[in-house]
Amino acid sequence: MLNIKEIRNNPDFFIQNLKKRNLDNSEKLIKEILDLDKEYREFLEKKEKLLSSRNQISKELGQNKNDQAKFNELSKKVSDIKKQVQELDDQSSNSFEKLNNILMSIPNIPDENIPVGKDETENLFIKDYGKIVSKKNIKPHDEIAENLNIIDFETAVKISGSRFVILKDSLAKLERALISFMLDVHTQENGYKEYSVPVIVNEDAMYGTGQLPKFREDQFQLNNNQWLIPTSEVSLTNMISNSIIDYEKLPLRFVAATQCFRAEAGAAGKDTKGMIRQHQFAKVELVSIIQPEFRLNELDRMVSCAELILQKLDLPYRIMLLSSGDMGFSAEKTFDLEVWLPSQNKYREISSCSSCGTFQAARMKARYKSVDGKNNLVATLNGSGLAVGRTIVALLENYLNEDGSVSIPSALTPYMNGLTKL
RNA sequence: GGACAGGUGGGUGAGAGGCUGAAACCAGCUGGUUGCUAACUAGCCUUACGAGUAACAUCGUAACGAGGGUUCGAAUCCCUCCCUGUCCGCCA
Repeated sequence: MLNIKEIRNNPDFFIQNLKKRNLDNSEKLIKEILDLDKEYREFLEKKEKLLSSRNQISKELGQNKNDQAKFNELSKKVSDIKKQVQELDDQSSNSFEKLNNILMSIPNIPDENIPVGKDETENLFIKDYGKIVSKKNIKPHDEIAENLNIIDFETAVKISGSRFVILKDSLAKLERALISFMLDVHTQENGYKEYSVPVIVNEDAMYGTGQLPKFREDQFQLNNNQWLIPTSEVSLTNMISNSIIDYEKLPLRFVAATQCFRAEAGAAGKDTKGMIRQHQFAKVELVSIIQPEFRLNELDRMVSCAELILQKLDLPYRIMLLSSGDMGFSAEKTFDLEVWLPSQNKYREISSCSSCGTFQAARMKARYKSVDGKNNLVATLNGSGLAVGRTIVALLENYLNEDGSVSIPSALTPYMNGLTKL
């Protein structure tokens, strides 16, 4: 959530920066915010003054219990105040609610050093890694796995619906191996602490990381007010909501592997074949909580932690710095890691690492105690390390042998019970 | 799921309509004294928002699990919900 005080002090900054995020009506939006804010504070101030006098009179009343005439007079006074307070209270909370709804629906301000652009075509190439070898037999991953009889889309459709998949035998094992492998690398080499977290969260958590209120239709909602997480970023980051962390405890680095759930509304016709875009998929997620001044270094660090997985798996990839128009709602700066998919002859996103600055922390009231004893908002970062489903896709296609089998990269063999091929 | 008991500051824990933003103790912080690795002592020690300030200070309002209600006045009384504990049932 953007800081209302900062908007008050420098509205133009926000107008210009929101334009970078394709919010063309930002002047109107900021004006509306400032008006509501002013209105709210006026109501609030009036109300509090009245409450103050009410409190004082109430005190006097207690001292004048025995003086009937005075008691009645003062009682009447307070009753009058009460009515006015009621009205002002309605007005102020009405303004506040409107203000808050708008603020909660506005995306984060992009970092000043990222490319300004409309969409993904203006993302900036940072680097690539690994050789793309031209191969004779190139097949899409779903065909490869079907030929090996280790994947079953039809049965998944029967029991669940479209965009679900069943992995079988060695491929199911591969998923499990990948999860263990990634968790081991992040906990043993990258300094993250492993968690096993709920995949069902309450509405506050979904607001905290920014899935709500704007992206309701992308989520799976359970009855009550509970939601299936679209990423374990939600569970991990919200662990620190409404808390004040000691300075010396920072940074916190969390990693978790969970199933993730996405409604994929609005993705009709996109990646309908195969397991690139599913309603449910496994993902290993990295989250860092850190003092804001160190957040961009931490982002670079996080990217290299994700890269390490790809390097150990020896998969060709490239890194893109997202343009302002292509970033997620909560992000101020995002690097995408894209893995090479031979069948599509292009790179596809396999990890997205973002700094959210204090944007999420403001929503979830996550603070740290600074050296001089002040409570400041923390910065939050998250990144995939990696999306397991898409890693499977990449392995199937990049490790396909001429006989139709698929080799297992050596980094994974310790996790595959001696199996070296699918 | 049922019955009972609870939910108060960093922790323990009092308070049972106005004297309580909250006793006492512990921890922590700042100083004083003695000296030696501890004792004594004075003070400070929740948060959010608003006003105010160059920044402090200061002032106001609110918060005792959450949300409503009763009352001139609620941590305290009433209702709903959430959570924790214990016992029972069910269950991986």
